[in-house]
Amino acid sequence: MGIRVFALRTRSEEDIMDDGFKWRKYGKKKIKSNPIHPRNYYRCSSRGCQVKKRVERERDDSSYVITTYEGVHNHPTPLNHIALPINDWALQQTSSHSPFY
DNA sequence: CGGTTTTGACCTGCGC
DNA sequence: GCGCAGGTCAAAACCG
Repeated sequence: MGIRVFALRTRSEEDIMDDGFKWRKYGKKKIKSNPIHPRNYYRCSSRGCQVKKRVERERDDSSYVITTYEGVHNHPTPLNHIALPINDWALQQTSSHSPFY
């Protein structure tokens, strides 16, 4: 069961947004479904916390960024402020099976 | 100096 | 069994 999977759609020019956690990039891949914009792979910097994050741009509207969180942090937030500026973000799903993937 | 980014190579699951 | 597509590793460069 489950690994929690959050998919966030954001309108932003920056691929990287500070969500309060420290991330370390571990891969970049060109995707067939979107050859123009590569997909980036991040992992939580804290040891013992294996939360992963995947960032790619939407194919039809590259002004949107899709950030997919995979897993749950088991340690406190490194930064003591902010969290998720869910302002105009669109929360997608939180299950082991994503409906559109 | 330590942690992070970068990048191509390597690994794996799946379909045919 | 092979090839594609996607996911991860790892070494060297990079940065504060």
